[in-house]
Amino acid sequence: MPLRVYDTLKQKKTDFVPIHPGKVGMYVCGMTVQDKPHMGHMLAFVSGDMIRRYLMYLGFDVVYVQNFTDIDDKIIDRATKEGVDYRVVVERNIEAYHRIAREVNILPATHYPYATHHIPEIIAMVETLIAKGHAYAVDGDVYFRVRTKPDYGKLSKRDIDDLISGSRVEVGEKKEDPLDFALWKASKPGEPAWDSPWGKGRPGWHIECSAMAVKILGETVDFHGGGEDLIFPHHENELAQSECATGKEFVRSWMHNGLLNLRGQKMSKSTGHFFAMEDVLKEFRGGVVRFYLLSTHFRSQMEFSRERLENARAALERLENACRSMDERLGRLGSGPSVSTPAGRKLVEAAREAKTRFLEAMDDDFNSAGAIGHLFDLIKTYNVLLDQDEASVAQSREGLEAVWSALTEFDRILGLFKNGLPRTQEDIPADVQKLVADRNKAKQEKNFQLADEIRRQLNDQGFVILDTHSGSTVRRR
RNA sequence: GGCGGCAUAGCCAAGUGGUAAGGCGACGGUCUGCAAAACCGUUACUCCCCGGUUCGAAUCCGGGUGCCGCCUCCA
Repeated sequence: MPLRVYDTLKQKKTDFVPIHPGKVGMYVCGMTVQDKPHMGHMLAFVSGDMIRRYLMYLGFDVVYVQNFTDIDDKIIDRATKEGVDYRVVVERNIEAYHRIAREVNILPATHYPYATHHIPEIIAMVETLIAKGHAYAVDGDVYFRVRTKPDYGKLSKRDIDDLISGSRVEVGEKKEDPLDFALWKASKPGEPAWDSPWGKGRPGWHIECSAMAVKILGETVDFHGGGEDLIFPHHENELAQSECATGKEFVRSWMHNGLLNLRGQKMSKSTGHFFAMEDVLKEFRGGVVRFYLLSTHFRSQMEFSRERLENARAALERLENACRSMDERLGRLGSGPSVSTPAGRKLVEAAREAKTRFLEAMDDDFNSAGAIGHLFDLIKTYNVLLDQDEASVAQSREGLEAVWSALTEFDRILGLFKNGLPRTQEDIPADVQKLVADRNKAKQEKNFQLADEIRRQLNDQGFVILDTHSGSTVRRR
């Protein structure tokens, strides 16, 4: 089955055909780094990462670009307020982004272009647009002449004449038409500025993405993604500029994720209505956050709440427990010959089936939520077989390995675990192991008071006791 | 007002024509010195409402109702 991808512009799913066979160019709009990353950003970046991982899984050579817009009015405002250079604000937030991205296991992008590092490319594109009559300079500003792009509005499905009533002209702007938007803005004294043919200034908001995408990925890119709130005006303008500058189709498939709501309202930096990622991560591991974000289709709008993260944590633990259970049994089997057992054969079949369904779901517009459902089908089959005939499962290395390897593949795509599937062999400190041994002894001697005391002690150190037939083991909480 | 989207069990959530995945929770059970954990089982005769198309619809069409997003800060 071919990979089907929904495109915001065409408003339908189509079979994915790469521009260059075997290769995919993907551009995801990153942050304007005026503030710290929040959960809403993570929805966009984790979705993009999952998509990228799947494309890689399918064997594509993926060039993944995620920009940092490191100059704009809000950044300047923030720096002024703090009395620091704008770069201080920028670097702090970029560093925070990378720290959090590692925590939620987002693969590093192939390129992280910064707007301020591409001023020559931006100026060149603006000059091209002026030369072609799509843009004009006025008193150090340069504006894009929207009326010269007949299909302007095609991405956001807006009618150019309806937009006029809603458009604004800021004081001091000298646009020919209220719809026109800035490609280059003259700077005021004291503001960060770059030399240009139009005098000192800085790039307008949308142009950096056009210039950097074209430079790194070429005039037409396979995928361009970001939050739904970027469709208008950001992506609409990006599209207009790029296509006018190059004369080529800019993007094959636009992919927009639904927005993350908090108490029914969109999370947003400007309103302060958001959960900062660093706070969320104090309470929930990156894997939990990731599981939560991937358990709904990325185009759907999602609601954020502690309860939902707790739900995700419980679900993820179910998966982790099954992994540990398999790992333990595989460990006991050692490297002896595999015995073919009824349960083992069922596991092999179940793993094959789960893999087929998992990939089908992923092929259908990267439906990670559906795929996760099929993953849990496999977990359930494993647990049921274990419950029905433990010996038959435990003797079948073939069956255990089939399931293990299917889960490993799934996680290459989902990226839930930074260090591979959870295993039983954890590094338990010697003093903790000693306490476990002491407690086992106490239990044997029916000294339950001491046993309970040790359990409390271990709990305080962050370990939970797992009592089984074959003695007690311990695990990090 | 214009445009886009959504409505599936207590909660979350897949499913776009063939008779309701999965997760959480709850309840019952297994195990256990107790507990925790873990595991098993049960948990939507039905998919917001009303019509229509069809042998057959959660899925398609028409009309309602409700909710959300965008309409130049935003992932």
